[in-house]
Amino acid sequence: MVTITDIAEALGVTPSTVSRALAGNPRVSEERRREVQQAAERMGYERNIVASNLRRGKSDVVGIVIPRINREFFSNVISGAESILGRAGYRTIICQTHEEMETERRVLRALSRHRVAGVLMSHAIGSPDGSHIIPALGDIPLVQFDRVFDELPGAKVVGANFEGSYEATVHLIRNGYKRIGTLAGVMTSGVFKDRFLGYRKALEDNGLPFDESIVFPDSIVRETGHDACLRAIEAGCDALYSSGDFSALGAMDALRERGIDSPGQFGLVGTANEFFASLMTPSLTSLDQHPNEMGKQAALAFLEGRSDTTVIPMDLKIRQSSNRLYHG
Amino acid sequence: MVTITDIAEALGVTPSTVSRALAGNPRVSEERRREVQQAAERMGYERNIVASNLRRGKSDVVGIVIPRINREFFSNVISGAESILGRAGYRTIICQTHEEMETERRVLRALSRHRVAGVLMSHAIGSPDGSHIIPALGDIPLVQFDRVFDELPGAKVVGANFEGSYEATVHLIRNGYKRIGTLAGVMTSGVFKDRFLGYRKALEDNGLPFDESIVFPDSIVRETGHDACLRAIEAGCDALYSSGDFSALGAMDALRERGIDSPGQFGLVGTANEFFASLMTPSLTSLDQHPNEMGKQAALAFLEGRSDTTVIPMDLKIRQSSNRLYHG
DNA sequence: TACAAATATACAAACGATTGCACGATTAAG
DNA sequence: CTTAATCGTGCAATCGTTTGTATATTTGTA
Repeated sequence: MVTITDIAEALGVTPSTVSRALAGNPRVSEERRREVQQAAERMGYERNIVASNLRRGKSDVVGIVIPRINREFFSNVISGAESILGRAGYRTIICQTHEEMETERRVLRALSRHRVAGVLMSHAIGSPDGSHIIPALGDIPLVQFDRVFDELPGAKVVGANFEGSYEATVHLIRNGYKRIGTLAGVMTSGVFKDRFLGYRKALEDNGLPFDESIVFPDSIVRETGHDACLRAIEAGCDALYSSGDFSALGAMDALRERGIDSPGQFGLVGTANEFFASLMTPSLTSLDQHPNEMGKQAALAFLEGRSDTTVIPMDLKIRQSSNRLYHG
Repeated sequence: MVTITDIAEALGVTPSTVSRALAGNPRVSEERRREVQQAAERMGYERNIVASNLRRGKSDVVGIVIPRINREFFSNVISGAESILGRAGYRTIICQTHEEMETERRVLRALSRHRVAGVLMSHAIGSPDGSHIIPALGDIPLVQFDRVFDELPGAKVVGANFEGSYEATVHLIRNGYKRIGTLAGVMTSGVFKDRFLGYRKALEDNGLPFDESIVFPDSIVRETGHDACLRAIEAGCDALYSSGDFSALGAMDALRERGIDSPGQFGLVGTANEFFASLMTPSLTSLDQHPNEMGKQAALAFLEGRSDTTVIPMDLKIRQSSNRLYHG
């Protein structure tokens, strides 16, 4: 590959002049700048960013660490973040943790070795706390989004989980459901905890008893959602607020198996508003988290060097699975 | 950040010794190696991969260039590729082109400046040919997958598009559909051309007339699929083979609008087997492209420095939307 | 005891770009 | 005509690692 030294030799000048010419430094004459730029073009020169970054002690890549990429939510966060970062001249390197803490630690160390300019991350379910993160990252700026550890320093971008699940639960209550359970996540994670707390508060505020036996923790994939829903049915539930869409999908599988009509006999609200939610029959009411906006905010928090917490409101997309009032 | 020089000073040795010790070079004594490793651990040292790569003239990152990330197909290709590349010590930097040639050229040049070890790519619809690719990439190894330009050198990994669409069309014929149209893509792309050719061949081989007026090119998103389907209905079609799932989804929207029953009155087969295909009502028959496998093969082709073409068979997932025989 | 071989480490030059400082040439000011 | 300011360029160090070669120490052998 062509280097500035090659160009310098071809023109009989020194690499420093070439470097300055290409950087548009006013200390090199207009005439020479043109000469250098033409030669660079002609010889097919592309600046070696790796060398440039090393010398300048900078980096133009930011790491994005997520559980997995083939989730509507995460891939849209990435898109949002990328659109902002790309405009600011940054590249993104994307790492999946597959929900495992060990993998998370590994990719964080890899990013640290790459001396990335920053890391945007949503932690794995398998990480009970954030104690492994700072040791792995060193002093690289960290922005957490969606799933955040409150105890860690740095910027955070979160959905209004409490308010969202509160609204979702109130919506179920308004639709006349009386015994509403919840498919919860792991309580070590703030996101899932808040979604649970919003659900509970909504029950309390509306005079419905809170019953621990119809809280099903650790139910956020299709299978566990299915199994938990069966148990919810046994326990006499007539509705579920689910902390995820995949578990809501599993719940719908269970309802279909048992021949239970939704929304008629059973109400269901999911979270994330995955693309498939609108396509199911009945279509699934779900809380939209504005992933694109979340990605943008995370990117901005990094670019601006902030370390505050941004809250993104959630949007209840009312569809058939919960809408008994208009469905009959 | 801690450097080998810091460690060297702390121990009163030279950076070269530290470097060798950490690399497990036999020229440094066992005793010293342990000493260095402990110091590195204690001081929180992480090797600067950027500097290391520069010096060694290598890179441990490969670029993946795709139209967009929030497609089941592409995110699964990424997962597959990443699993192979990660095991081989590579990181991946992912770039979206949003189907635009200009963006494609831009990201390729960025990857070239980063001196990535290789690029796995599926080109944008907006790229009429591959003439911009080599100039942007220089001599960086290129592996094309799914959407490939035959005229470019280097390895290619493609789905068995011709055979797949042939099988899909035959399946529709077997189910008694008589006037089968197709939602096609842009014909400048081999993928879409092959899908079209397989469709046509299946008609010819089974004594059905080929009718150009029910070929709807450039219909691969939901809206265009919807519009094309309306025109197909006008033209008296009773089935469509769609080159994509999103356009098939749009077609299903159109059928629902018009109150046309599928599969009873209208057969529909999509391509890509997106997650939502199995969740719709009626569920959508679709050609699975084994994206994960395609990603793995692309990664392997890169790792092994191949430049041949690998064909991944496609799998017809028969569901309700086309299955009149068993549906009634 | 002397010399060769082996061992462990240091020295210094790279990789490709950037940048503070110095230098010669030109121009301006006194 | 001298002195200073300005301009364009070159020199050389640097970013953090790696690695070929040199050097000092130890060990073994005759």
